[in-house]
Amino acid sequence: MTLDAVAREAGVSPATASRALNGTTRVRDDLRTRVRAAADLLGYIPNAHAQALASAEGNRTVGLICHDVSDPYFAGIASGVMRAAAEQDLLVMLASTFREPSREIAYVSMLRAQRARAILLIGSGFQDRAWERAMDAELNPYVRAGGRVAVVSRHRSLRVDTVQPENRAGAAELARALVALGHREFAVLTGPPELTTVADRLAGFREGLAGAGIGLGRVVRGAFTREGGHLAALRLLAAEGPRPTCVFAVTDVMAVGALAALREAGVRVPEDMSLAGFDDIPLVRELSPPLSTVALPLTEMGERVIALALRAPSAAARSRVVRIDGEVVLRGSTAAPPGS
Amino acid sequence: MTLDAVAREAGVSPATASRALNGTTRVRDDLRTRVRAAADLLGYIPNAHAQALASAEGNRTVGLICHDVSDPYFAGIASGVMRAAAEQDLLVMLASTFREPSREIAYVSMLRAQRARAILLIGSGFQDRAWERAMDAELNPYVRAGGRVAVVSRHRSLRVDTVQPENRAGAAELARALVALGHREFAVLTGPPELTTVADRLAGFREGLAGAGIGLGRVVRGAFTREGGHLAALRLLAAEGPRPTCVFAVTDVMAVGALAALREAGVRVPEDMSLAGFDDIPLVRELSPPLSTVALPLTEMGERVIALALRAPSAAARSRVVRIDGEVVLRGSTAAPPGS
DNA sequence: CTGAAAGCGCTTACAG
DNA sequence: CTGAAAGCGCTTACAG
Repeated sequence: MTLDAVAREAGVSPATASRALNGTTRVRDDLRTRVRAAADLLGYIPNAHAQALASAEGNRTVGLICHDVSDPYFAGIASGVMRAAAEQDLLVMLASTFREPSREIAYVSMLRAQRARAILLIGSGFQDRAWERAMDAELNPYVRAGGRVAVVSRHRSLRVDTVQPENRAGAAELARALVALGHREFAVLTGPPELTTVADRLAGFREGLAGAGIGLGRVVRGAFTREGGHLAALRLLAAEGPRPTCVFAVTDVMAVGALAALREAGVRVPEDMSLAGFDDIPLVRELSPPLSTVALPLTEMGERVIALALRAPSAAARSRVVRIDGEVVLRGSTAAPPGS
Repeated sequence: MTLDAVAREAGVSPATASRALNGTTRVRDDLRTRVRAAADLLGYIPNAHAQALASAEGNRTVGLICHDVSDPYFAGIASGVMRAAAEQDLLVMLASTFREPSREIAYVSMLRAQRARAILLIGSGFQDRAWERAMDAELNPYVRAGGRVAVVSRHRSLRVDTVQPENRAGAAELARALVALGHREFAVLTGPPELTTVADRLAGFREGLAGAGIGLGRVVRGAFTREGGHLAALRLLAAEGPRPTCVFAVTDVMAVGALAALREAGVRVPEDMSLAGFDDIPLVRELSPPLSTVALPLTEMGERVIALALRAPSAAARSRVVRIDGEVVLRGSTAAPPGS
């Protein structure tokens, strides 16, 4: 079914049929009605590709690139993006990079080919010069050609609109709250240091402790996954020397793994050791004990980032930054240190 | 950057440039090299819309419609789809219907407009004549026009390729395992009865119990969400009469809510009451106690459904069905009934 | 193997 | 308000 067929059926020109269907220009009422009826009758569905090609408007798709949809953190943000997109009749093309930088760049390229109206990059970037250069090389021409880009949790790359969780401040505040609980001996379970999010949270936590004259303690690195947290916690327990009374995992996903590891090792949380995460993904409330964490409004962040991208570019070519405060929420997984 | 510009730069015709870039036809080596170089130089990215319009091949996008990406069940399946799609350089357009039937139909229509190569429908359909008719009206022309459709957990609608979890058999087997544990008094927390998945699991569970001469017990209906399970469990506890010794929630997501409700009410699981779910979403392993359930290979199901859609249509116009067995896995949330 | 030309299905100045 | 025509950026028979 093409527009031409509809036009013929309605006895008008294709131009009129187009205008009647899109409501762009005034069309005589009876013609409009006839065209609509013809379209219905024929089950006409406009070819979005032809529309995108012919019109200046661009098409109604938005690209969303994240590391992994099955990670609750990204799922939460993606959900916010989808909700907002649905309200504006936008279709979302979702790509999972599975944490491969090269795949991320490939996706941006595909999204450019699709002439996506906007590209959303979710999740910490890689602090890697080569990658940054390649990414800029993709994004810059896209933006110059009128594409819109917005990111979550990603600084330095490009000057694009950004939703930036206050990772540093949040981690610092968490540290202070933990110190207030009485802890003095800490350890941190961290992810790949080249991720800016990791660096920020680590720095913030260090900063918060430093305010009380306390050092960071042992830092164990693991993958940015449940398994990574599990393994890191095991390594921590296996280490020589006195055990910390409190462990901070830089993401809830890692904290979940850590909690399991502690349980397996017979370490009671919080009696023997306190544990806290970051993000407040929904599942941490279901754990026993429920996890203390720094809560981020994930769905809202998704809504914000797409809003940012879709809003007219700021007059000044400066990029906008929406800062998102994390809220420390202490739950059952943290308590005063043993013997206090 | 258009193909024409590349062709000019390389000093060949657009036709040759196209062929050189796509490798469809033999092109003299030196020309191919020149075209490639020109494309690189200019940062050429083909316009996917123009390609889709001009070529018979159709475009490289696949539509995936689910109820809610932030639900771990769908996230798991979606993840499998994305992984498989990535391997074939396909882009996935993901839509969340947020459980609104009309939105689902609207999305199919948008996906048709995009001329998506395939449309994947994930999750139980609605047993609603009007909706089914409308859906068929969208899908039929799409399929006739060469579109491919495959679904997960959805029978009756259309004759399309299907990945069908053995809900009924799985629930029945779970019932038997629970009976073997010693339970005689059951209750079920169920979702909207118009969802086929609910009906099947309920029927299977009933069937399994019937084999031991046991009745289904109280059936409490709730929304298909964590909150729905929470509320349903509360309602169950508030009900008159003797309490069941074992509760089956038709999905893990509901079971998670139920577990929280039981905990809040001071009902110990499994000492006072056993609890089991269905699906084996990743988080249930993290709970204390970890949830007994019927495990479904979610990621694999995602891979299967896209494979089904992409495979050449079966010669016989019959639709193919891939049956997925659920595996009963008993974990800490189920035990012998109290006083046994 | 290569190029000129038609065509994919729409939109949108440009006349009228 | 309406229509004829050009054009969006590609692909692909059709000749050569």
